[in-house]
Amino acid sequence: MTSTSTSQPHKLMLLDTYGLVYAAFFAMKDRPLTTADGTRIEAAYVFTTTLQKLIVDEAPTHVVACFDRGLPAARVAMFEAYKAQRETMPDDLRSQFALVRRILGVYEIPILELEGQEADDIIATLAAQSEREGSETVVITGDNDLLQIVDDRTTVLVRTRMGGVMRYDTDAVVARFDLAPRQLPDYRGLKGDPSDNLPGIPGVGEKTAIKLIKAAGSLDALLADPTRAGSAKLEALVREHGAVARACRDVSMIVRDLPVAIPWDDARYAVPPTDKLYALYRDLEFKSLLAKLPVPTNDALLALDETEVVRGTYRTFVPSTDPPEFELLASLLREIARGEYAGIALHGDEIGVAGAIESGVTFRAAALDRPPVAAAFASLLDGGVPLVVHDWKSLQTFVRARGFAHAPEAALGDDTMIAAHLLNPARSYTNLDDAVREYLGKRLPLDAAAFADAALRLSPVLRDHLAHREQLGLYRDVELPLAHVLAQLEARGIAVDAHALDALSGEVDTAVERLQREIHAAAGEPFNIGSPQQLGNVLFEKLALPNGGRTKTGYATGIEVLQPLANDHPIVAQVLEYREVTKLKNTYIDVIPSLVGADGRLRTSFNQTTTATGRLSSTNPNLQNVPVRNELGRRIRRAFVAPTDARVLLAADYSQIELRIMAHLSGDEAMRAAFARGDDIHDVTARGVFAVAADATVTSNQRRIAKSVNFGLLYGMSEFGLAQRLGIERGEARTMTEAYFARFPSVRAWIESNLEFGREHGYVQTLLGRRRYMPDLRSKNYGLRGSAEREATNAPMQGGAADLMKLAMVRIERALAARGDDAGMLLQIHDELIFEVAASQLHDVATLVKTEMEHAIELSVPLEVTLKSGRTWFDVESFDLADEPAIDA
DNA sequence: GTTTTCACG
DNA sequence: ACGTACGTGAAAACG
Repeated sequence: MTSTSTSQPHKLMLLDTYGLVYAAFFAMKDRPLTTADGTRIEAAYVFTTTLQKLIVDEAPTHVVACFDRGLPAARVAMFEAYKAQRETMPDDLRSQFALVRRILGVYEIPILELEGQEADDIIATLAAQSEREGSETVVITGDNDLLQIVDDRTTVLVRTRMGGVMRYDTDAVVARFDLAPRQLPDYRGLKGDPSDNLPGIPGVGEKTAIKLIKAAGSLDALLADPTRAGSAKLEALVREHGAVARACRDVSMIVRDLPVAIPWDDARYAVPPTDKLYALYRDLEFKSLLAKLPVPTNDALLALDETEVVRGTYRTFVPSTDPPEFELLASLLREIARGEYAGIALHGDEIGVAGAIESGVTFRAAALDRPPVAAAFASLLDGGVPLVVHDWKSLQTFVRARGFAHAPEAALGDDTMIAAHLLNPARSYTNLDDAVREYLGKRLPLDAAAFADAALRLSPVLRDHLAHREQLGLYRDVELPLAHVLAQLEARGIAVDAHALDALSGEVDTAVERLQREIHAAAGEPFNIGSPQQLGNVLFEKLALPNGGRTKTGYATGIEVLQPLANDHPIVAQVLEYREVTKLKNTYIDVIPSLVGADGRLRTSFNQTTTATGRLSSTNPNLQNVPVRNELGRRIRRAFVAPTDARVLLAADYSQIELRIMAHLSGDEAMRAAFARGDDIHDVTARGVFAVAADATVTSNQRRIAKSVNFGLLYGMSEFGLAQRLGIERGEARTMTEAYFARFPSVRAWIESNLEFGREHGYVQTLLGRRRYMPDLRSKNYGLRGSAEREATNAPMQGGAADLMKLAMVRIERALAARGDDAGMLLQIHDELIFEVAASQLHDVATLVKTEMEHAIELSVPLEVTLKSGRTWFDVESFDLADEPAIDA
């Protein structure tokens, strides 16, 4: 088999394995590492971390590890002394090559070696092939010998002393040596290389070698005419030692035509399975790498046998027109519906149902068109038997699409996707396969009945883990019922006035065209305003405006760069307006109408297993980021409506929920007192930070800064970050932070104790025991650790707010259902809920909503919810329950 | 597919 | 001497 298709260019990474391991070994000479039984591992460890980093940084599609194997006879024939001085490899290093081979095995990186050949020549041969096939190559090596193969498609990375790498493309080689890559063998021939026992010309070092090659053009030209050396002394040296230099050059020439080909198929890189990495790191005692893996959750993981699969006796019903077949399927489903529990899974157009471990049936969804099967399936869903599924919402969406009623909440036994995510919020577990692999240590066959069976097996295992972590309550009372609530929200959708958006689109078109004309005129040429690259060139080169730094690919043109320039040139304000208008048009105005269903309602997906903190997210479309902060944005909200005159939208917002949680968690007396009095918290903060007298007024600027300080606290910000954001001196930020903590001393103590908890336990947690694992709190890397500290500070507050809101949602949905109110929850936007309510019931429903939200969890500070209502999402206006008497319908 | 930008809390 | 505010999702450009 030769290459797979070359239509998509590959990026091939070639490892000079010996070079890398050698370099790792000698870099760690002072700090050998051993496992408990004394095995030396430091070179293998450094090799692994280097490999990981390079794979992440370079993102190769294919990786091949090349090894040296003996000395090439051809090279020794050219120059007898070649590498003759090399000492034999120390045993402590030799033993680590076995480990390196095992590591490469886990990464499934193929090894290439040829008897009597060096890795350099194999690498050069493969790079040449890759280039002929139109692919890009990056070579990782420990020394400069390979730089001669650098060209347009081949880059060489040389490992530096302190673990970094030096990247050599053609320009970098020229910058470093003032020579083209192809001239480097000549250079090495003249200069020599003690590490390979190559003498070169005595007295000729780096500078002279370069000078000689530049003067003569090449070593051959120099030898043909030694007078080109420029001085009598050099000329004599060249005459005397020229032959040696030529021999040194010849052995330095890397061969590019060995009988070897790129094993494209074997070399395709895929992230190794976590379980294999886990076993590897455990055996080699790579503790810091172990800590970075997803949290090991099951002993089964430690003993994972790759061949083990979820097995069972599964029946499959093939499509049939035979009525007795359907009767048989129906009777099986009815039998399972009478059991203690049942697993249900969807797989393509198949449904799997399992009633007991290691048994189940798979049938085509089309069979649901048969009345006996439909009736039996409906009885399975009616709540008589608890169902175990992986993703309850997707089952509900499916049954709704097939014309069945949603299963009742009583039918929801377990959702393994949600349980798995709660145990490890770093992962989404969208596929059942991920959870089965991680928590059962088995592989999952592609069969719907096996899926249902696997979910059944998974559920007690996950519950067991949850119980050990004291998270069963959070799962059973919040997350699981919330899945049911979200299914209802998604089914309801929100009414949208698509015509209003269509009209707005036409209006915006006119504005976009005008702005485009103006911007092109100001630039003096037409260009794509939407291309940050082209825009950067126009603003910062053609118009020579002061630039705001560079990104990887060009000038930064973000709003934080452009806004300060708005007064320097009229084009800047026009670009900002163009950006604002096209963003809203492309993201909302033109997209939303196409997503509205036949019933005039728009349905989003609320994702419960996406975020690291416990928040929900919304996709297809994202209704949690519908604009509000500018005029055009608010006009978009006008298209989200109550569908009839008899109905209104109700919005209920938590006020300062995260700061209240901080007040509660820290127990800070001053902060709690401020909330207890019902004070404006930013005003109180401003008084603390700026020492404003009790009878004096806080200025709007002081309040703005105080607001930033409060946000900064929620985000774990540093003084530097605050200064940066506010555009003030660091010292000034320090003074303000100190004043803040002097006023609210327990806040600082809480931040520190929360971090201490995180460092000790490896996770931080919320009010309801939701965890976020944070191994990097103990990282020695400043940046990683700092980042982890900010996340760890924020997580209890952001996640705690999510806890509160989720609990409130579950209670509100139940209460509304129990009372039979004509009201439905439509959207959740983190600290805000949107309902559609019969106008006649607004007061009652608003009362219920406010009460449930404010008392979801009793904190040591009061919670405050503000209410708004109106005919559209734009028009919602605050109201007070006291002013809004109940209207009898 | 990744990068940049920007919408929201 | 380091590099700095938390959490998301979507669109467009670009390689």
